[in-house]
Amino acid sequence: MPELPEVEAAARIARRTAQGQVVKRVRVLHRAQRKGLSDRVAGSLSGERVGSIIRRGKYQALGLSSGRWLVVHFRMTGDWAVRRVGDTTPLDAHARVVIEFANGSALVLVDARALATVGVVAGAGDPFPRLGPEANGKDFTQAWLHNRLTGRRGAIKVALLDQTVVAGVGNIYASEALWRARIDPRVVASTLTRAQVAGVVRATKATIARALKGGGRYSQGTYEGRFAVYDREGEPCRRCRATIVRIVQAGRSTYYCPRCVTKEKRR
DNA sequence: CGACTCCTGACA
DNA sequence: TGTCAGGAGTCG
Repeated sequence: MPELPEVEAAARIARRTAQGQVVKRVRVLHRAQRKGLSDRVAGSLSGERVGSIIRRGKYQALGLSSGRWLVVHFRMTGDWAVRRVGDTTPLDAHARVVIEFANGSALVLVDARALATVGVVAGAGDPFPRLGPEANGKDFTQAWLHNRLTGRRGAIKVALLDQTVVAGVGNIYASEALWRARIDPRVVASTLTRAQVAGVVRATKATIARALKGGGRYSQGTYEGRFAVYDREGEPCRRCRATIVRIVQAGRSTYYCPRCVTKEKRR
């Protein structure tokens, strides 16, 4: 469940389960996760006490008493599940990593596609790659975004997916935010007016805030009518009833309302 | 910049 | 059987 609101919801589960707990054992069940978490590294986690658990963009990091970080990224289909160590019911078929704690609880990385990444990094370094400001944070401003879009020849939609531009926006909320801002996703990023850039920032924050409020669980189609445009090709725009269009940008689906963005151009 | 890759499951 | 999927690192 990958975008900022969903990862935040997952981080809360991780905090509730793991914070303050001592790791008894970490089991890596899929070879894909062994790239970042070899058996040797996984073994070194035994005895670590989990301190703070932070989220940055779509990353989570569990602070360890040795000073290291256990960094997790869900990618497409990762999520946390919680269970008891002694539980004899079968483990989820997609369980990839099991973190067992001394108190008998366990945090399970469940990930159908096994694309999630798990790794341990030294405490000295930044646990995260170069991420831009949080999509719902005060540092994500019109000035910042305008600066980062300067000279960008690609489309605004693709720019929003660049985590060094803004952290936490994924393919769904990128389309949703641009619909809210009435910006054509195909527009070259550097050509947006200052007002349009401000609108994108506002719309992104509103979109993320709304999802956070809903508990960040879009896979279950929580909020009324799911999304405004995402996965609604051929259906009527909730604002103007025009037909939602799907295009492909940088290999990813983009959805938008052609009429809403035309109105914006005429302003 | 785009193309390709890592994996598996769902669906046409 | 083939195509597509909510992500991002790497490569040309």
